[in-house]
Amino acid sequence: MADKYQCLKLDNQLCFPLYAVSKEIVRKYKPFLDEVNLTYTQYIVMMVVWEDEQVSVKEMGKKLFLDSGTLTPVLKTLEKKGLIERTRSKEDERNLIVTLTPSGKALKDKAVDIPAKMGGCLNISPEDAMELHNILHRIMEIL
Amino acid sequence: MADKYQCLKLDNQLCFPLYAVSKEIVRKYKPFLDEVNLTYTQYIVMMVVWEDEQVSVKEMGKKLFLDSGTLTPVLKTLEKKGLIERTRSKEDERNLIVTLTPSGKALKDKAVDIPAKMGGCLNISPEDAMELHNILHRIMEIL
DNA sequence: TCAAAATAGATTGTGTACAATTCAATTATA
DNA sequence: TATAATTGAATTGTACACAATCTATTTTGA
Repeated sequence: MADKYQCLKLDNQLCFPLYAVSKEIVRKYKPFLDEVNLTYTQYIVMMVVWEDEQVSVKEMGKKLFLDSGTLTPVLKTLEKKGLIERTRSKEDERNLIVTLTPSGKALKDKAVDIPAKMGGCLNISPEDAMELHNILHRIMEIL
Repeated sequence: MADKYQCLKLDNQLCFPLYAVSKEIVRKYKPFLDEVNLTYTQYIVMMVVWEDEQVSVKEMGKKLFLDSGTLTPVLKTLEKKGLIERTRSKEDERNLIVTLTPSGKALKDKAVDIPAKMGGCLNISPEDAMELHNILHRIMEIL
């Protein structure tokens, strides 16, 4: 008879490899992110601002799946670094609008190499990358 | 001509969906983990002890990809909860050995339902699950 | 129209993660 | 064999993550 605790083994979990791989990849990013003086969280926040130029904290939270408890301190740090500006919306004072400073815009050109460098590091086949991407999107739909 | 910043878009990243899905799944675990009064990190630590009964912090770190800076406080918490015991090895005082208490062993029977409950929540096809599992393992090899 | 509900961020408290350093125990080597 | 190098945990400091609460603003509905 099969071990009834089989399901509690790390190897048989789906969540654990996801958790582990995610952390390890973020760790792999570190040397490249160090060059632009950003943490991974700061990096993905900057990616949103690089794409949109004008984002509220609310919108950013939706895109990154992060709440204000996480974003507020990160945004304050990025503001201190001079990469973004935080201003209240004129139309609705409840909304805080994040915009890019010239310095923040300039950083985009330095950051543009990072994805390629990471790709070189990861070295997985394009088929696997595509397949993984699709599966993750499918899971995200469900969640 | 293609946008040279294309690669900096969140949607085109492989790491970000991994990071997001990983976090969201851990969040999905929460209600089930609350029932056994464990956080996700405490849960995977317990999974190692449930499997091995006798583990050093070093071995546990290798299995979970966590260092002593993370494990020490988690193990102390689990000890306070009465689920594990921490004792120095007689042969080599540098090694801290983690063992299961009766209470910790009893918890295993309550935890045995969690993976199935999570599976019901996730609702991805067995093919996707298998494929994801394989790809993640392949990536972990590379890292 | 004005008090109640809703909304957007900020704050607080707890629990990871991880780099870097420290410390004690063990092993290796000059 | 005494000292240097190594090893395994613990500690320290920084930075998330997130639940819960709080606050200020806007919107609603009696």
